[in-house]
Amino acid sequence: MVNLYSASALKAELNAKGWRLTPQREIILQIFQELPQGDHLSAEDLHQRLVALDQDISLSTVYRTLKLLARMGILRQLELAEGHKHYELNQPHPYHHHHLVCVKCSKTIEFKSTSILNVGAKQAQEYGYKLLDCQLTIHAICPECQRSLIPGW
Amino acid sequence: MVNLYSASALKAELNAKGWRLTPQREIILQIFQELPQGDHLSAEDLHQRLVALDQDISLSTVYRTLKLLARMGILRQLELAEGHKHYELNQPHPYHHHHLVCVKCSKTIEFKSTSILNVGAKQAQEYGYKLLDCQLTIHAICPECQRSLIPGW
DNA sequence: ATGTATTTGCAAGAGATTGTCAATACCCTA
DNA sequence: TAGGGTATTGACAATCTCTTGCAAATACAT
Repeated sequence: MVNLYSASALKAELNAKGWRLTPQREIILQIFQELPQGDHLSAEDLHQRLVALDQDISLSTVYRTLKLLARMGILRQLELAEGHKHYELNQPHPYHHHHLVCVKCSKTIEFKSTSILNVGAKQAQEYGYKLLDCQLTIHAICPECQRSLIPGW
Repeated sequence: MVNLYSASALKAELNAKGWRLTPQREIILQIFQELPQGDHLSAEDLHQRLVALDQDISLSTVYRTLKLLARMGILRQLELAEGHKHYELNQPHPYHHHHLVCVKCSKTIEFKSTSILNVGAKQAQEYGYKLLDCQLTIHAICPECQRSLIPGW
């Protein structure tokens, strides 16, 4: 796993905006950096990992940190399943990827596309927006769920 | 506004799955069809419009109907602002579009791209998924918000 | 017209996320 | 490198969106 942000790089980015580097923020970023390619965590997932590591970080701080890092463009916020968000490192090409999600069972497949990245960058630039993340999300029904006929569906 | 789904077409689609056409569902679909291009509603927005029209439809039914229509591929579920989803008609090419969203103020710009639609269709097909919707969401910071220095940001 | 399964409305509930506030701890400056 | 101003944390309450259980109402196939 590539270490995109060292603690000092994170500190520099935070301080530039009048914010501070705390042990909590450092640990949370580190956890995401050690995550296997394509893995993503919900706030609850992350909190449980922290507990397992004997890191006593409150759930509030977890939520606050996730939001902060996402707004900084360091994490990306994913809407893969119903009910809660997932987060993963926002990596540049060629690690940048998109998601194909089954709306029934939430099974997710990742795929890459440089053309999409280009479209996103171009659009943002055209309107003077500062790009943070661009993600194509495909909502679909997976082969298994197409076969199953669950009532209520 | 093009009337993509007549009441009878909606009824046919519902009945094919053992579901029923109710006045509530018909009115809700109609509201989306009469919405100006690019407009989208949250559950709460929709409910207030119904109240304004003297249509006494409960908020529960609004939520249930939105979910149903989205799962049928008639509506698309958008994640544009924090905290709640928005819905709009899921229209085909050339009305199909994507969103550039400011993560600070939620200001949203729409744009079209046929190449993205192609990427989405291709990916879904490759894995045998039945495509419902594909949307590129670009998270960025708009020019105004780049200038303003709101504390906490 | 009738039977039955679906749907609705209401109220209660679930679960994710945020707000409050005192205590703590970064980080800048002297 | 000590001190002070201010961002941040943790605990917990509150909020907010969305879901669900249940009884009554109602599509729709026959």
